[in-house]
Amino acid sequence: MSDTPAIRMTQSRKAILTALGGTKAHPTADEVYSLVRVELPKVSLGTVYRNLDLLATQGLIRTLATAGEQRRYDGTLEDHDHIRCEVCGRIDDIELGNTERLDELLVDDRGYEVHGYTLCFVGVCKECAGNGTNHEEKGRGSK
Amino acid sequence: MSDTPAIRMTQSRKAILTALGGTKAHPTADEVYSLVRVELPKVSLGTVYRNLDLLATQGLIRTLATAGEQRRYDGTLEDHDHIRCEVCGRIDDIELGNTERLDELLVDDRGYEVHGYTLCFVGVCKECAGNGTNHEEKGRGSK
DNA sequence: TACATATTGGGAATGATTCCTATTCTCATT
DNA sequence: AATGAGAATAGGAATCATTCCCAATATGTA
Repeated sequence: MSDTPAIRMTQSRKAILTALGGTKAHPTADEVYSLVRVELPKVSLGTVYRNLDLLATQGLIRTLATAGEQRRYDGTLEDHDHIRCEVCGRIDDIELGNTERLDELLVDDRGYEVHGYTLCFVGVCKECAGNGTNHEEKGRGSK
Repeated sequence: MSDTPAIRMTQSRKAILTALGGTKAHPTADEVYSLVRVELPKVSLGTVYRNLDLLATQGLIRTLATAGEQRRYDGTLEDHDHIRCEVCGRIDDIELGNTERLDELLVDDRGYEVHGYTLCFVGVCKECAGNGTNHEEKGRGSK
């Protein structure tokens, strides 16, 4: 139950992996759907959701837990953190100078079995900062 | 346009603040709705949503961006971080030993105007660890 | 090639959240 | 305390993202 059960590499799964691999953005399911439809015009949105879920479970892609409104996916498996624009919702990769383990900062783990952490900076991206008050994302607080 | 416009302190707003202040949990909107209905049986869910949003905008409560499936709210304003159970979705407060500013670790801010960050540990809470494989939350990856 | 079964398309169903509007409540001012 | 103007509310419909269902199809294996 713990080794990878070798999933079938169907056309839609290949196309989804290709789409995610070919972008530096962190697309939502419907953005992936659009990308995949260029190659596979008759793919269904349900299939995209189903496979994004499956591929994430298999560890081939990542689901971003800090997505805000809508779920976003990441084709990059290397450890890295993100920054999210409070205005338009886009997510970019960031680099941290110091790779110390944040896990070790935990004083009281509340009895949890700790698996990892999510670190996401929030701010306003260059485009939105230029546009003044063009609020597309609803005003949900950060931390 | 930048000072606080002094919102009306209506019954529902008072009740929502009281409910959030009286719990150490980080309730979802419908949990707040249940709590508020004890005092105000005829309050509507829409009102609860509207006011949770408003109170967050006013800075009187916090919205948790890392909530996972469903939005959660936090009545505590002091700076602190969270840990989320991957199985049941509950969120607890945690303490970090070292209060250094993570912001300073940012090497490349991708042109963002950085406002802050969200740090949320993920793991399995004591109850769920005891229950074995009782998965209530869908398997969304962490980082 | 043929089979057993995993996967798919398409559309309905669900769940959370937002929107709409006639009615009601707040509060600053009398 | 009464008034009035505008803010807020209840209730339910609408929206949006996501999941579910199932007959038809594609996949990997023998």
